[in-house]
Amino acid sequence: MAIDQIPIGRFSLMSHLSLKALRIYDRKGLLVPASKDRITGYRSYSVTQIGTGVAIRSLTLLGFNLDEIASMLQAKKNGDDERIRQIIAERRIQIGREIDRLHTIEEILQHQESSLELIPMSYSEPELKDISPIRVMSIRDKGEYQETIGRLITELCTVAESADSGPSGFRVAGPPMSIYHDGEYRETDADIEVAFPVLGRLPGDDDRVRVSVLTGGRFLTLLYKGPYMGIHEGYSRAYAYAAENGLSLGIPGRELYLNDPGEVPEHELMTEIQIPVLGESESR
Amino acid sequence: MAIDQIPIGRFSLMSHLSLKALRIYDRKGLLVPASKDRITGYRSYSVTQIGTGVAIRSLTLLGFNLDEIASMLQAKKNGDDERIRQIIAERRIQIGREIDRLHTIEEILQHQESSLELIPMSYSEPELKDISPIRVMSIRDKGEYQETIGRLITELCTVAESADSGPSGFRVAGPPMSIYHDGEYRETDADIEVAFPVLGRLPGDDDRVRVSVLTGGRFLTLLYKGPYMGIHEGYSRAYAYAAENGLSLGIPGRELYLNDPGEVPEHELMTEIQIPVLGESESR
DNA sequence: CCCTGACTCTTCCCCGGGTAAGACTGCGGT
DNA sequence: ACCGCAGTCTTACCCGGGGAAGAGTCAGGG
Repeated sequence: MAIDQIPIGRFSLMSHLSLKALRIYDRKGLLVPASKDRITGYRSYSVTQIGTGVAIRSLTLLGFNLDEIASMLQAKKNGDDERIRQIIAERRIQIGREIDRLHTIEEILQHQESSLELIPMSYSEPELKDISPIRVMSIRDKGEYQETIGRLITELCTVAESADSGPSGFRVAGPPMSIYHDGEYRETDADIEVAFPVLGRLPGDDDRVRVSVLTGGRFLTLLYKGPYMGIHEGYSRAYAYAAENGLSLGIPGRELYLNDPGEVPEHELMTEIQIPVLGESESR
Repeated sequence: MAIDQIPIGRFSLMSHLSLKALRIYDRKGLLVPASKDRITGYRSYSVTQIGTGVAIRSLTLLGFNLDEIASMLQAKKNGDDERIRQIIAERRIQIGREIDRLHTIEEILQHQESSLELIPMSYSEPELKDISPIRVMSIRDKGEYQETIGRLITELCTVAESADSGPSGFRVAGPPMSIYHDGEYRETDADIEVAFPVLGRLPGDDDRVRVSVLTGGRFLTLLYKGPYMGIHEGYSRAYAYAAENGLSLGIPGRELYLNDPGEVPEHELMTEIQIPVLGESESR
């Protein structure tokens, strides 16, 4: 009986998956039709596949990507509940971050009136400073801007706290800072170093944490106040100032986080931007 | 002086826009470099373009798409503040919906334990019913599933309320329902009709609202209880039942919304699914 | 028997970029 | 004058589908 030969359109109605989605799941091996006509290429699904289709539909609605869904289906088949819990936990963290981000955006949009300078912030006049070399403990890694900074700061804090109780005179001596090594701006896979100025000897030996001395010299600095989302405004002001005054700027740029995102609201965050000055041209 | 000839990498650092993004904005005409070397194709930006770059960066971070950003930049140039306010208002509505959706998902994920049947719901046994023709007022439109249903219900309510006070005996006589005319499942551009059962004559003449009689006959019905996101579970159960019992199902399928999403929490929502039965095969 | 309409097939372009590959260019140092 | 590296160019594939186009197929009715 051909009762088990469900064509794609019917299966689409059954599972609430679009034709396009079903063809993609076929190609990716997520949900391969029970049989396929060699000559016409027509797909035929079986009744037992409805369950799989429904599971996939639920999971996509919950925002898992196809790789995660494939892993979960596989784990389910193997009875590996732990793996499933893990993927779900990751998704929950991601959702939490997403909600926070949307709330920040909502707050910003709520306050504005048809101006394109939407993000409420302010910055000081750019200023040239001679900055001395600073001794720091740091971790360098690659990843997404915001997420990587947060992660590395947390990691450094852990190390710093465990070291703080030692008799070695170790002490954190300044606000956290980050250093951007890329020669261009990148949102993902950015080459970022997070550093804490320190005094004394660092006990323990975490091979990710490195103690070094940051190069001093002449920097163009600017104090930015506002949500971190708007930090690019500060950079553009600094670079515009440099262009006006014939300064040529280099890398790596640095940011000092002067207050704690956990303590003050987003729009009160203060960040000092420091960009190394390569030279001053006379022209102008 | 070549001070105004900013190469793409430098401009990327200034505006916090990635190289790829800058090239895309060039191609789409959003931010075209001030000049371009005919021979090498090298892009050169001017200092005055930093402001535009920063505006685009802010707007993308706030989640506007490139078309919206182009409109806003254009409107800004023309001093059309009203247009900007309008686009922002739309974005705020979109953000609100997005936040709601994420909260629903978060709530669902919170409750589960490594099962793939993530969405908490229940459904009655499928049942065959002979349903009489029903006189309804309805609007038919195309669009995204959830959004279209919500919109059409709102629209019908407005018409119904203004008619309710008339002396024509007009009365809404049942829960709202929707009718899916597509022969396959579609998430967007779905062909949806929303209907209210009515008694009496409908005064006024809204050319979008139509009074008609829904075909009666034999239907396979199933009562689904749970968040609307999981409604596909109900459909799959109904179709699976049909396959087991040799029923062949047709279109259009219908849904009756037995309680109000504004009054009860998502997981208490009750929906009756009705799918027309074309025939019963003896085989089995 | 064929016709027609409904269904299905594949391929290609779109979103908003990220990533990689391969080629070319500009500049600084010898 | 040449080398090498850093910067830039284009092309093309990836996500997770939506939409359209053009061609092939199936089944029912005359």
